[in-house]
Amino acid sequence: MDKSSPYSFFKLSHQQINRYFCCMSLVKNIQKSVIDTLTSIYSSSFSEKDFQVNQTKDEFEGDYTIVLFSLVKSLKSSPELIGKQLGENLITRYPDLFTNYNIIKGFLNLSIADEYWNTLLHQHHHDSCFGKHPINGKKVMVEYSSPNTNKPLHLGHLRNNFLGWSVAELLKANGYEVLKSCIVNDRGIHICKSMIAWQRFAHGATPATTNKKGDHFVGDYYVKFNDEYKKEVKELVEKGMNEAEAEKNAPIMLATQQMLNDWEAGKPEVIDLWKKMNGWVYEGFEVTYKTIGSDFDKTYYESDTYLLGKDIVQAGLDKGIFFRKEDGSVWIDLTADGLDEKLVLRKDGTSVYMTQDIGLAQQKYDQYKIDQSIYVIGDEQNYHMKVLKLIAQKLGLPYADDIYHLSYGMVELPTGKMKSREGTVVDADDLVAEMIATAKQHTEALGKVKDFTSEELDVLYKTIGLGAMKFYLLRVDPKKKMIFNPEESIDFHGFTGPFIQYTFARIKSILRKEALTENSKNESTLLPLEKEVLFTLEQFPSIISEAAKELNPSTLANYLFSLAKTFNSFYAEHSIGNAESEKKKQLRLQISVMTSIVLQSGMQIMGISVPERM
RNA sequence: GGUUCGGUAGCUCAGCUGGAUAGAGCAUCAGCCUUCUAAGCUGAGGGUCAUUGGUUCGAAUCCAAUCCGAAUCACCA
Repeated sequence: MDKSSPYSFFKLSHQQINRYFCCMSLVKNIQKSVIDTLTSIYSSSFSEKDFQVNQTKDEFEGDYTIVLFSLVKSLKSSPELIGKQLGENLITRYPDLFTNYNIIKGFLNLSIADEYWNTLLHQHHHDSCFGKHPINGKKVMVEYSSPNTNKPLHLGHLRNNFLGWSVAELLKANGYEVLKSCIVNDRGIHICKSMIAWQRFAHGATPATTNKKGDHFVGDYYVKFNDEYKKEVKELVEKGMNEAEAEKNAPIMLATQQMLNDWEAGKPEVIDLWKKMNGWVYEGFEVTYKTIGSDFDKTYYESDTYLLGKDIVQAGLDKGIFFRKEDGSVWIDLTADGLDEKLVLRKDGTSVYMTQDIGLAQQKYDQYKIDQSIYVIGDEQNYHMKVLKLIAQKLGLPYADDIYHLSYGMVELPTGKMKSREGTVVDADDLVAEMIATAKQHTEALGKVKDFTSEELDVLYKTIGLGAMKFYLLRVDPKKKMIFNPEESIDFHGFTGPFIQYTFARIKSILRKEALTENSKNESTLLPLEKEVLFTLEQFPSIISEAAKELNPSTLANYLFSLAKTFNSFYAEHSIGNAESEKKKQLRLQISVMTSIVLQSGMQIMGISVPERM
């Protein structure tokens, strides 16, 4: 796997840094004031690396904590003394930021002034751009989805699609121009397999005549091929052939190989069949993509790109980076880098996967002059992507360092990997349909939306069902493999999409009844739960940039859950409509509005919409 | 065998650039709807953070070794 950090493309220009300071996060503010204060007390220079700023634990008083131990050595003083001097000075120097401090062991706990929270709320409660960062002029391509045109999408594709889409949105929110791309694997021996099977067994059937979704229709013939192939191999083995020979010489396999040759030679009837069957698959994919909300700015087809990269190989040969073996095949020796020798051109001169990928990377760069190229591909291809980047670097290609493999773990079943041969693949369309049906069932049982039209209900079921599914797949760290148990349906309670959607709908319900009339700054003394919501809201911009830096939507999912949970506690404890005073009511309405905006924009980045009512 | 990734509550996962008594959700148990949506809220039980050693004021987090699991090392893509 590519271990280099995606951080490199987060370098900010001078101007952007200035803009950034205008809306500096609270933690950054605290760091800066501590640095300035330490510098003036001890007259030497400090940086944010000299101490840690943590959230204060619940059992202590305060909001943020400075860990003092790391300062003890260099200042040759006790933590208590440093804490006292620092705390005293911070309060006198920044009365708008800090109101109180206490020291327990080596921890300086600071209380943030209500003034700070009131200002935050005043400035941002209606700010639909809160959390978004200014345009930075960088262009990123995110390649994701990459389906094969011989079978329908499955659960693994869903994780890929949601991840890719969400990462693109995260980058946009951080000021990048993003191009979403998709490479369709539309040619090759596996495609010919379904073609052969259709030719032999379909008797002219089509998706239309069988009333089947095109991708599933074609996928069935892919399965049919494998059944037939197995049967033929078994027969040959029974006739005394050894297994390896039988696998090579099964008539249906020979026919398939012949078909691939014909395809490459451009034989018209093969090309026509290929176009027809791929067309069916694309029709099916389009339905699925539309439902799950995947879209692309640029689609590449392997049938167009599979010949690319040969000129780059030739250039590499000329430079002596590649070498030719006696049989004519071309290789690169990566043993010095701890890897193996890698083939880049077959002995017959045709290109391999690696060659095509280099060619495609070049094409992307030539076409769009992108600053960063992110590949959302499963971790089974870590080695391939590592080699790809290394080869590009050795060739000195300008985009080499900007290749980043966003490697994600497989989705496994409790019984292990999904295997198409054993029929344990969770089909994407089936799962989506099931989720929507479950959403319907839950909603009907609760009986809250009886006045909805049937169109509105359909939209709502889709919103909730897809919301649950997307959240479920995005809430886990992408790098890690995850386990999906199809026996237990995806939950609608707790750490889930519907929980957050529900929180949003509740807020909207209040806002339909109670008007936010006052937009002036509220000078209230804040109750603990009011402050806790504001405390969480304040972190949203930092979370957005952190999630983008790590290319990790699960950071956002965790944040949104904790925000919703905090708001729900606040909601259960304090009445908004019947607040103690008009001032409190307006304050709480502002908090509610801001929470709803943050929930909505955060969920939007995850590709999940939030309903006004549910 | 080489390389890479992972092992935290019964289950699914956070926390991992070292900081206070390791957190959520689900499941289990006990409470809360005649006032804003109970898809909610409050509380309880549940842990030798795989094991062993090291680094230090302090380790789930860093280092080393071991055990277990996974991926990969194709003239497939």
